[in-house]
Amino acid sequence: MTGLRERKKQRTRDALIVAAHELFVTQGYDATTVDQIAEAVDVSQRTFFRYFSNKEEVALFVQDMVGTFFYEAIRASPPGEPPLECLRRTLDDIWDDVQGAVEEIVPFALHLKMCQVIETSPALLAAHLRHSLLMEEKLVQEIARRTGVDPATDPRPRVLVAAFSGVMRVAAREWSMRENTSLEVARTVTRDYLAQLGPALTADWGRRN
Amino acid sequence: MTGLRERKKQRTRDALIVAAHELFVTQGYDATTVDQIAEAVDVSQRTFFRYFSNKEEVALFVQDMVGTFFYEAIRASPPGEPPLECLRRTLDDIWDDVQGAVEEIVPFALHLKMCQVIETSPALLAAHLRHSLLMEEKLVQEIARRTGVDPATDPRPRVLVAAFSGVMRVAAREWSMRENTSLEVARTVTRDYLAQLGPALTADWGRRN
DNA sequence: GAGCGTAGTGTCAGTCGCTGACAATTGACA
DNA sequence: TGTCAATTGTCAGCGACTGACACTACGCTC
Repeated sequence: MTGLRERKKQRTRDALIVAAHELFVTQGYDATTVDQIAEAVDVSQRTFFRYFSNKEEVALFVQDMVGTFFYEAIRASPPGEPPLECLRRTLDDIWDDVQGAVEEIVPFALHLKMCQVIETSPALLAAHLRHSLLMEEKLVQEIARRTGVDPATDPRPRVLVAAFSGVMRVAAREWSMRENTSLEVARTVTRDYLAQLGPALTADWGRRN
Repeated sequence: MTGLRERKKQRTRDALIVAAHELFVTQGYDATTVDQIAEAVDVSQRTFFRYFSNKEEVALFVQDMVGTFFYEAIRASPPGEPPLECLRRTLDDIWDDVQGAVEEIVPFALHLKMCQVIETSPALLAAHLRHSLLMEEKLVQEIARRTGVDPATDPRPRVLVAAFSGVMRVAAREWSMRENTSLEVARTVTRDYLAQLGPALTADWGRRN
């Protein structure tokens, strides 16, 4: 299982991710070449592309991990909960575990800075949005399964996930632009934005909150 | 105003768009090179990049036009309407005008096929999502203006637009995969999906619609 | 422990998207 | 008609990415 070969591979992959993150954060995404990343880990460019199918993938690796983490948490949730409530509560529950999972690969502070790079680099943001869309589709299937609804005929799972994800993206963007990008802030921002979903859709907006 | 120079420029730009659409639709986006597009219009590759900053832009040109069209329609809407209702009604109103605007540039049938290409090509889908995000931000500002709310402190404009746009994207995707991609179907699909926004968010989903 | 098969890597050559620089052309306007 | 400025083509070059091939070294068998 843990042959020398396996461990070596894991190590160079992690090293590539960390090196790429550091370069992206300090120089910017576009200004960093794949050659620089490969050189920092002392492998050839060709090897880089054997680990990651493109430059975006190494930048979004951790993000994708977090997404998968959330998805698995939903899967593991007890059934019977109303779907929106399930999404909301699960999200609220896993922050600390997410941090732990991230730190097995990249220092958390580096990940936070990387989030800002993703939001500000056009190419990276585009790729991120597409990855999110793929994850949304998986969430749709899971929500449909849990509620015993057929997503091919009933639009509610897709509509719910689309609305939820849209709000989460807005919250993430808002959060990434604060001075204080701590876990605690992330938790409250997402909570607040989700709480606004109902009020925002109602016909009349009385002034003030 | 309409000098020979202007008209010539307009013509090559339109020719590039049409040629690109035809190539993308028949060969696929990735399989089409910029050289092919330029050659089809008998200009140099360099000239192509003077009209469009990258390959995605020519593919998304019409989509962006439609987005801008919707935005302008919102701007022109009478004030006082509840925000969600304004988005919904405006969308419902402009379908025919959109078709007319599109057909000034590209045959509508070609545009419809192009929509499917966008949904199925990863690179193009990613770029499309990013463009949509930019348009969402403009919508946020406009909704905030109309309701007299400050989007920097009140999250409701962003939340509303995010939810609305998310649902529209899902509807568009669903529509583009139908056999019948007519305007009439588009109108009903978007209407139905938007109508599901409320029910999808409520705590309990009774079986069946 | 020698030797064999194969997974992982480096090198090289080539394609494609995209850009800057410079020269040539051509419409606009006096 | 002649000058100015906008448009275009050509060329050279960078960076992302890929296929092909040869080489190294891990892992497993005998």
